[in-house]
Amino acid sequence: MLDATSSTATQIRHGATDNTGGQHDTTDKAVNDTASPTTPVDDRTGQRIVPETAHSIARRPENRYGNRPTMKDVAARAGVGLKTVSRVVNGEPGVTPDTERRVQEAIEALGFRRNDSARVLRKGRTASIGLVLEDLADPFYGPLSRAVEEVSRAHGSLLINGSSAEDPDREQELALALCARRVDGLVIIPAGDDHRYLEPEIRAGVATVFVDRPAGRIDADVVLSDSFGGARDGVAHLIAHGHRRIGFIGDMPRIHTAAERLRGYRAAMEDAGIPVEEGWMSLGVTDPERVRRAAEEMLSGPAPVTAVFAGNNRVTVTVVRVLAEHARRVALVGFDDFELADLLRPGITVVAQDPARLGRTAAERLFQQLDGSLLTPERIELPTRLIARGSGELPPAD
Amino acid sequence: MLDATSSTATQIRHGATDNTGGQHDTTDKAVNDTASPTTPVDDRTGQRIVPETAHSIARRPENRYGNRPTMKDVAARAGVGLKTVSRVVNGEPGVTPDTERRVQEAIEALGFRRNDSARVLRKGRTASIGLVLEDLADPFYGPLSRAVEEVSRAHGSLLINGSSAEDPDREQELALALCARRVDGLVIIPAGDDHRYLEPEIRAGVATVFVDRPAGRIDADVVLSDSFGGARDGVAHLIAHGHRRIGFIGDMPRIHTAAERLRGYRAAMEDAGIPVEEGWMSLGVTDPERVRRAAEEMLSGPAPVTAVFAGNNRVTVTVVRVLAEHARRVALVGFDDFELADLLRPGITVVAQDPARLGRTAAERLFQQLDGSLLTPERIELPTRLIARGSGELPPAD
DNA sequence: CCCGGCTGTGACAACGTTGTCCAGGCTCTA
DNA sequence: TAGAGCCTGGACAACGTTGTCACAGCCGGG
Repeated sequence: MLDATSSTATQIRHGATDNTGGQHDTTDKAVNDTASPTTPVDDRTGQRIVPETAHSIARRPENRYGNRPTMKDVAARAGVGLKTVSRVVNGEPGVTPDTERRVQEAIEALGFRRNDSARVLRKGRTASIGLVLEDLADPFYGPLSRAVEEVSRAHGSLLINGSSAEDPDREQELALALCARRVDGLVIIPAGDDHRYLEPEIRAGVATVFVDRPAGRIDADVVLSDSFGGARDGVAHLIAHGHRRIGFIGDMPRIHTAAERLRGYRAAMEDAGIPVEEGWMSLGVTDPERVRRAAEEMLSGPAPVTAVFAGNNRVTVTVVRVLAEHARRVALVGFDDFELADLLRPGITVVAQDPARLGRTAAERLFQQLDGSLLTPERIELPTRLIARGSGELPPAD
Repeated sequence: MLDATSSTATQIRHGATDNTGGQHDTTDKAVNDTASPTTPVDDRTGQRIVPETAHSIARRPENRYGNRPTMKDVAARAGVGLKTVSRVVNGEPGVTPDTERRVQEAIEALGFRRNDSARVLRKGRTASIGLVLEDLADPFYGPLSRAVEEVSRAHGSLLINGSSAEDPDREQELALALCARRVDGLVIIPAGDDHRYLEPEIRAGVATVFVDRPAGRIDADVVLSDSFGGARDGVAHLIAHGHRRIGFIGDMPRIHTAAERLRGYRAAMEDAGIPVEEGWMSLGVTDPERVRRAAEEMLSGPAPVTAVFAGNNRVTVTVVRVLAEHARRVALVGFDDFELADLLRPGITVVAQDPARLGRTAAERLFQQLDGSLLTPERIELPTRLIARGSGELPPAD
């Protein structure tokens, strides 16, 4: 089976130009080549005698990448003008049905496809937007990017995306590469905290929306979840169930969302009049191993915490693992929902964001910018939702 | 609870400063316009830049369609030739340090960024590849697309991607749109089963690799998981633990992977000499509700199944939910691993694919095609791995 | 009969970049 | 000091498309 498919490969790849289309192509090219009388052609006339330049070799059909028919080729084959082909391809009015048919046939026969690079160059707009996120594989960003893609698609745009891996330099590199591609707009989940590098781009008309975390040192549209309020509610939920010694495990406070969630934790504790002890908080841990150590630490000692608030889904999952091995029952509320949270025993109580809505809102805002219907940058905060599933309702076990 | 936050998004207007709007916008432009065509340099430098946000500048009508400095502008400002700027921008040799410095300063001052559309048009290669997948939000495709992105990045390419939503027409539309953008290559997770529409593109030099499912009716590189073998092993695992009445719930058999897994199921049963009853198989169900009904059906009746083999991760998750509500303990093996499968009680035994490796392999093969180092299309099958976690080792409960 | 407008078509110039090739100015050697 | 050769810089033509404009033919109304 494998051999059979392999053997036909070369025929399909390279063989097809020999008999049918090949003659036509070369004839057309020859006509085209000699048909520019305006230039004072010394090298042109000598072309047959002079040894090949790199250029002429590069122009040989078999060596040229993208040796594709152009509108000129289609026009020649259909016996019409270049612009008429353009009109047909773009569905512009003012072409006789008969002419249109001839052009369509030529397009079909040559396998022509419009070169959008050239089109972009001419028209200015690329009908594509860029998405810079942290990690394509993070389940939180899946729905978010899909939402962006859907809105994008609805506006006839393609989506180019890349991951910054939480590295500010890489974020910048990516964003600027996208700008060089002349994307119409950018949706960015920031890794860094200084985005002044985007100022020339924004000034040049690149629509820009930041999601999940705010932009740094520039004025721009931002779409966020209410991290502060969500965390405060989640911690208050634990307090309402009788907990007083509550731990907090979160990401580096230089990340805005992490800082906000920490602030929410502190606010809830303060509202309840509970002084926070230093050992209850673990900041800046991300990798599972360190989260594990941090959790075990605050669960041991003379006055261990009876509940944990986890700052994001990765932390939550690790804490769930630690608690599963733990004798005493410890309450848990996590920020971010995750699949199967309801299937665990107990189900995991979470403060849920709506990543799809984040993405949708950001993308819609982007296209509003492009419409010109948006005048002032705004900061939009989407609400979070507390989903009680059991783990957050466990009473304190002293 | 949470009514206040959950009803609407909180919108906070961010400090967008001046309202000195549009009047002198147009005046500035008028000056600029009349002076620029012949000698564009000095008035640019002399122009006073009033403190304004990047946004208010971008909103000016003449900037709306992205008017940006070009190499020509940079050249004029630096007092050098066009090509010299090009050399500096591309790091080509043959420019005096002093000249280079002048050019760099001009670039900085004007906020110039090379227009890659024009570059692409000229050079032929776009340094971007397209990824057509089924659903960006599906956790299975997260690691896959990240792997593709990483390889792509290592080769200096950007990744453009879109979701086909399992719709062949949309797949085709997307793939061809990407070709019109002149991506250098395509990684496709096929939704349809006829890809002859890609023949002109492949012939024109677009590298193409299919992942997860084979290409239809064309000869192309394919990277797959060993669905047949994996399913056979998984079902054999259940048989080895004493099961004979084993159910199978999978996707539509028109999807290649689904058909292969069904075939694996049948093979394992046949190897064990167990005749398969019609009611044990449920094909073509995807949405949770129908999976649920199918599962409940085969778990009821006079001779219910004692074990279920689930054809993909979405099915597995739904079956887990059904079994959780079920009195009798039913064994389960699922195709595809998923996060937290180990945390459930019992842990879910799965036949794991390696989506990241699928993506990486496909992307590497793509760039090999682009190097010219690949001549013949191949079909690569990656092995699966059975991970026993408990649910697949439950004995039959009759 | 002419005139003005309308319709279908095509020639041509941009869009911003890079490859090619040539022109000066320089250094180095005889 | 002149010729050869190198280094730097710039003019120009592509790349494939679309916007502008002009032109030819045709119509109906005066």
